[in-house]
Order: sequence, then structure tokens, then C-alpha cells
Amino acid sequence: MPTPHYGQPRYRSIADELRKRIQNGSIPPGSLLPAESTLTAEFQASRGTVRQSIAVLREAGLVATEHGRGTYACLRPANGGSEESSKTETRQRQVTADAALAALFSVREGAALIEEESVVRRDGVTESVARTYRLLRKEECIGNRDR
Amino acid sequence: MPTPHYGQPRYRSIADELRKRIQNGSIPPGSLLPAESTLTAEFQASRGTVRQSIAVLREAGLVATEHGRGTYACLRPANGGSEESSKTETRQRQVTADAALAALFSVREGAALIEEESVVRRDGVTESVARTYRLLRKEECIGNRDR
DNA sequence: AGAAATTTGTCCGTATGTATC
DNA sequence: AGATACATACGGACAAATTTC
Repeated sequence: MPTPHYGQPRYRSIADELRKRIQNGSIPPGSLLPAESTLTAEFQASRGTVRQSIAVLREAGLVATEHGRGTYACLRPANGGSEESSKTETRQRQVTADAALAALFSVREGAALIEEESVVRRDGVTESVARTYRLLRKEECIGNRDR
Repeated sequence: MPTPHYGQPRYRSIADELRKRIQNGSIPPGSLLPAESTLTAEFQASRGTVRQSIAVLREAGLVATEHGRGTYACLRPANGGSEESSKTETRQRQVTADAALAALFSVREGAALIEEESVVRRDGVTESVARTYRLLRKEECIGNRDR
């Protein structure tokens, strides 16, 4: 069977359909979207195509995905009356890259990184801890090895 | 050979190589990149993988593609403060508090936290990695689980 | 103007490795 | 540890835009 498409890519049509369902409440905010396999069956599309459509919604900020769980419809921040009694403490230190960070920065494990840690407290209660990592020196990248 | 993608995925390596060629002038600005079929032969990779690597460069604003024509290396200003074309990827996952985080949040070690990781890339190169931790208990984030 | 070749766009099916619950 | 979902990679197929002959 040939592939009747074009005019509009399949993954975009599916993304449009899912967006409608989210916006009209058919998929309530905060709830799980149907599983990938379910969407595959419903739209008669391959997993790759379904995943592509979900990626569209994710970039649009409409959904968020958790490994091993599924994809949620986001609740948009209503952001009610938040007090302004929060304080931020920041400090810096030098650390060495663990495996995960080394992969992200494309450097070897143990390379020097700058870690900046910001602790946000509100009413004395820690609300969030942010750790930002940057390369200490540029051009610390690993050369490409032969394939 | 099957498909081991230890360390850096293949499409990123290819993207790195192509980026080098663009930035060192081997592929002059405004000129066409080799066709996908050519790159497929050169890198001994499937077309899908080659296209994925080109997509990386396209999102970085290094190249532009036209249907039926090909992919061009963009002429872009050698401007000093190129603050554009940086992109942030965000993902969330659930982690357990280590000793340091447990102390900051005044919870017991091993307590559940939400980690939000934002990776900022400019021209495909990782510039910073920020990890923000919050307590799971509130309705801060989307994934309120019933279990 | 028309046909063929080239090139990118989309889609399918599959396989396997990786991460999380 | 098993299930689920995600990430990477392969190969093949057809559609559509462009170029070339």
C-alpha cells in the first residue's frame, strides 16, 4: 500500500489532534497522555511518527515526558500570590566532571568544571537548589577518534 | 556490527565533524554541503543518522536546508556577541537526596526530589548544565502521582 | 516543454541499547 | 526483576521540489 500523505506531514496532524484534546479538556492538565503504543494503534502510525508528534508538543511546552512513566499534559503556571520573602545564597567551587557531566560537555571524566550553587530559601525553608556547571577552560574537548 | 552508542551518539560525532569543516572554512559559507547520499557513503552511516546530524546543525543555525536543492552552510555574522542560536534542553527526573542535598532541604537522605536539568548549547556545543532540585511533595510540578 | 536524475521530506518496520519505575 | 518508555541506528519505500539534459 502506498503512503498517502503530504499536504501535511503525518506527525504534525497527530500533534494537532493531540493539542486539540489537551486544549479542550479531553486530556486534562496534569494527566497522562495515552501510551505510545496506544497512540500507535489509534493513529495507525509507527512509533517513530508518534514520538515525533509528541516531540512537537514538548517543544511547545504543552507536555512533559518522564522516563519510564509517560507523557503528561502540562498545567500552565497560574502562579498565585507568592510572597517575596525568598533569599538566594550563591557560592562557587571547582569540581571534577563525573561520567554524566563529562558526556554532556564532551570532555574526559575528571576534567575541571566550575560549579555554581544557588540555594533559594523562603521563610527559612529551602525551596530549591540549583547547580550550574560550566567548563573551566574552553577547548577542552576530546578530539574525534577514528571510526 | 550492531549499534553500540557508547559515549557520544553517532549523529553527534558526525555533526561535530561537519561543524568543524564549516568553521574552518573547508565548507565555505553559502556553499552546499555534500548530499545526504554522499555523507552516507563517507561516514558509513544510514541516511537517517546523517539527517539527524544535519538537524543538529540546523537547530544551531549553522546550516539551512531547501527541499530538492540541498543544505547550505549559513553565512552568519562573525559578530562578537552572538547571543542567538543558543538552545536549552530541559528534562526532569526523580532522584533521591544525597547527604549534601538532604542537609540543605532538611530531609532524610534518600528522600525523593525532582531534578530538573537544563542543558544550554550554542552551536551544538554544551555551554552550561544546570540542575535544579525541589522537593517532590508539593504541587510544584506536573507529576503528582497517586501511589 | 518534457523527461530523467538528484536531493530532500516523510513514513514504515525492525532491532537493540539505555533509563526509570 | 520485569515492564515501560526512551534513544539510537539500520534499511527500504514513496512523495515532492529542484536541477539537468
